[in-house]
Amino acid sequence: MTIKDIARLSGYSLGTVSRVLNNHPDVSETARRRVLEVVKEQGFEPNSNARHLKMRNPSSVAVLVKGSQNLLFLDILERIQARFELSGEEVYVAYLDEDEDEVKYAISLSKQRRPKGFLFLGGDMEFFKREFDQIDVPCVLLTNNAESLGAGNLSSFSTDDGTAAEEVMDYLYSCGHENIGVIGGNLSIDQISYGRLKGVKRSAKNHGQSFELGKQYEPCRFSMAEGYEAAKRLLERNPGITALFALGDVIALGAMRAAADMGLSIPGDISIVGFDGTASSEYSIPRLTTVKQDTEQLADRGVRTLLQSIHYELPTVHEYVPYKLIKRESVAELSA
Amino acid sequence: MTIKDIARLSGYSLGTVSRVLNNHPDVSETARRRVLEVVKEQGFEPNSNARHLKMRNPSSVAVLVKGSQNLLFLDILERIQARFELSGEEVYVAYLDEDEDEVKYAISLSKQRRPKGFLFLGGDMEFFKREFDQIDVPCVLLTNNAESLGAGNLSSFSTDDGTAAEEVMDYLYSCGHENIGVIGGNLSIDQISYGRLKGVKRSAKNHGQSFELGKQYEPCRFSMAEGYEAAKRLLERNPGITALFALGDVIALGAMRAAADMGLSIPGDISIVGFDGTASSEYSIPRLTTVKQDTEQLADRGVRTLLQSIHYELPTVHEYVPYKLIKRESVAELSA
DNA sequence: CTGAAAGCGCTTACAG
DNA sequence: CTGAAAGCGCTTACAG
Repeated sequence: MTIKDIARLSGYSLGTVSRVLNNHPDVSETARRRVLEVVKEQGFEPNSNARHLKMRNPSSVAVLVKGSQNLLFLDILERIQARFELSGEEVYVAYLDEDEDEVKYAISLSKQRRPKGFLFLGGDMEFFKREFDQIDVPCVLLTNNAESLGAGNLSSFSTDDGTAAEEVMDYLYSCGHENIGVIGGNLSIDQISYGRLKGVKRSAKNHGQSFELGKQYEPCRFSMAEGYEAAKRLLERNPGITALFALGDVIALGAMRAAADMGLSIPGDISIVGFDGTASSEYSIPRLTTVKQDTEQLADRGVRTLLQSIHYELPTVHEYVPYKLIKRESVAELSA
Repeated sequence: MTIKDIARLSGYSLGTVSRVLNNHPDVSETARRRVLEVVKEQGFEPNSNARHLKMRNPSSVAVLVKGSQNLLFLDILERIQARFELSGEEVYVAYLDEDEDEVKYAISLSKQRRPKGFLFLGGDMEFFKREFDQIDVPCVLLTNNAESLGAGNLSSFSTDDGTAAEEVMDYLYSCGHENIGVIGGNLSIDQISYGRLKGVKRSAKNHGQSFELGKQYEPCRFSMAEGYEAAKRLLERNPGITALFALGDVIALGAMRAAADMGLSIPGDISIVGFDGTASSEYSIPRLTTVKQDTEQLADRGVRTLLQSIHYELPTVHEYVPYKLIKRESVAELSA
């Protein structure tokens, strides 16, 4: 069943059928009705390969989600889709693996589907540095700051990770904690954890405290299992730690379990703080104190900016979206 | 940059370039080397639209994941991908919304890409009844039993939800609980919750206990937020409940929080059981007693069966995969 | 408003 | 082993 069959069945030509299918204005009402009728009764669906092969002009907007297991992104994505729908934009979303090269993927997609723009949900600056210059449509990166890249077609909205992490540490110090452990991420400058770690060190310095990577930091990937192991390793290596700052909620959840298994009560014996503000942090026992990233604003401003730069010539922007340290039940004040 | 440019640059013809790109055996080593060299230096990537437009013969296998937030599916998917990779099969995976029509999607994909087979991760039997007959390649459905559909090209592997639920209830009764509440899902016969609810009723009957939907059941979707609300509603309506069986782990996690907020200790004042056996159930505080679905077997047998029915003419199978009631910390024995 | 025709970038018999 | 040519199912100027 092709457009040709529809043409034959409806008594119109190939061209007319195509025009009806694409909502071109210059088709008679009679023709439109008749063609649609046949299309419906045959359950016809145009072949998108042929369509994209011909169409030189851009169609939809593409959203690239980095890490299909990342709950934070899934939250943001939901709202992004609603937003685009409101604007009547067609959206193509692809879920990439956590380590996949999103820029390479975008380049390839550019050739196949010619999207009007890209919205990156998370990204590795390493990849952007390497070949983002091969992409020429407007783009927006969410949750990472892309200012240093200096690309003319890439805006970004993110949380000020450094300041947020600093605030977490300030809070912990103000509660009387001094030996604070940090877990999660790694030391690579291109990774999201890098900025958070910088904030940690800044706060330590401001409080005249030392922060020694070797004694107080343990890297790990973003999962409960790895958070569990990392917390355990760090706590065993440095039993004097009274508070743990996990650079992600899932890591924090794993850490809470590790502490419990070591016979430590939370927050009685050890305080724990997360990062992200996902649903799990709200329902855990005890409720997790965490940095809530503003997913609504991230989504809204990301979508608005992308749409605007598709339609007008605009300078790129790189802005922080407000975050909020939500104090819940997993942190205790240390009595002096 | 098209295959034509590569032909010109390499000094070979269009056909030869295409054959190199598709690993056809009848190409001289010299030609292959030269073409690949040009392809590489130009960073050329063939246009997949044109490719799929031409190729009449099926290519990859398609995996349709129902609900991109469902952690159970994400677990299974990971292993499925590894399995297919081992067999050298190309996989195309699509994430659908929880309420999207996976069968419609498969039909459309059939026309565009002609996959050799489909692997459905979750599904709504309602949609299968409606138009699965339009799909003619081999298919496998995971986590739902499709036997009643009687399709000649659809096998299924699932957990015996009814028996598992029955075992949960038996266990709860054996611990001395009598007023047991159940939350999650809905009463639709096409939904996964239906079978579990049947097991619940069976167990009640076997124990000479009554199970009144109105008093002991509260429907809800599969999320922590809804689990929280449902648990609260049910517990308020029927304060005598001593154990809660949540038809999904995420629901159970929400329910645990609700109980805690009502001042109930777990399992001291109320016991809670989940279903699925996702990672979160292992790391929660207290650890959640739950039915672990065998994601490994589900994935392995699903992949194997699909591959076999692609290559040979085989009768369809509908089998249960063993589950396991994992007794952890969220259930207490009631002293008589 | 409608039709005939060219062409999008590939693959694959068919000759040689 | 290689090339010339047909054709996959569409869209879109170009005429009329």
